[in-house]
Amino acid sequence: MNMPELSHGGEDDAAVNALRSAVMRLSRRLKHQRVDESLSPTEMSVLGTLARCGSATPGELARKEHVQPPSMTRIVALLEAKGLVRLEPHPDDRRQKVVTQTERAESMLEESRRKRNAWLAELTGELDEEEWAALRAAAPVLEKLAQM
Amino acid sequence: MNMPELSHGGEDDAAVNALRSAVMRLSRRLKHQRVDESLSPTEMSVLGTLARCGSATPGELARKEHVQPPSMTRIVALLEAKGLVRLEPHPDDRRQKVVTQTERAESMLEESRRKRNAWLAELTGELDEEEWAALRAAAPVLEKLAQM
DNA sequence: TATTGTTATACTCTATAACTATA
DNA sequence: TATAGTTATAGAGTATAACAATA
Repeated sequence: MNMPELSHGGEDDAAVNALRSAVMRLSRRLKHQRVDESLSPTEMSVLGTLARCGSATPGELARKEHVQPPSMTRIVALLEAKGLVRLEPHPDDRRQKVVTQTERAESMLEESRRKRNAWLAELTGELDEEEWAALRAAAPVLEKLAQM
Repeated sequence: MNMPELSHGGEDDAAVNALRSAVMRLSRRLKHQRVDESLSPTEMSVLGTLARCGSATPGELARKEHVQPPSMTRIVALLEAKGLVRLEPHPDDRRQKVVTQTERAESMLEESRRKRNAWLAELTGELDEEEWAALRAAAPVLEKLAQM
């Protein structure tokens, strides 16, 4: 029996608060762990989206990143200039274009992921076994939350 | 086999990776839950720091927020114009100033905290008991990580 | 001389409005 | 007409360089 849809109980407010503040502060620290200083957060995010989706049109990317179309035009142009994406004509609609990531982008993303994970692993290495187990158990739940 | 004090094991890399990506995505969503659209993330952060530390000089704030001194000059001026901080002369050093938050800032921060918590509580309310227990157990560990 | 904070100025990222080409 | 993308332009936020006042 799990309560309507809202909160779990009164004393859980503290847990929610702790969770929120920890997530915000951790994310700030993670954000500074950039691989390539010349890549903005949105550029990184676009590459991540392309890595998941394979390819997309500028319009789709703008909607996914919650950015206006003209901003995406600029971002895609910068990524193309850096050799990280390729632009091709859309097969069915000559107004659209198709953006695809290059191999260079793939290896760069992989290095980025490695660096950030290494930093986080260094931190988690200083936790005791019980704390680490709690984190491991929570990771999938956090992922679920993030995509809800 | 290397591992001095570092990571826990090979398969834990996946957990670290999941943790990192979940934290980043959750934080992006939390960031959009702003109380006052007229307050930038850094302004919010400065108010948060003042709430914790009581008061600070512009230089201290710049170092804590990882922002250059001229940027903090501007931020503090904006906060003062909005009636959220007060500037006073430093008692011992006439070069420095002391920045303190006003009561208006306190109540605004409280409202902000409430809003974000409500949003997060709505999400966590859809978790089952086991998932929620995992999160509750991990919250203090995440806090510890964030301040390491 | 070194340090704290400020002013002047430029750069980056994003937005809105107006335009072009295609559907 | 409606839609995809672009160009032109403006605004917010931060940085660097040069400067003022105080230590």
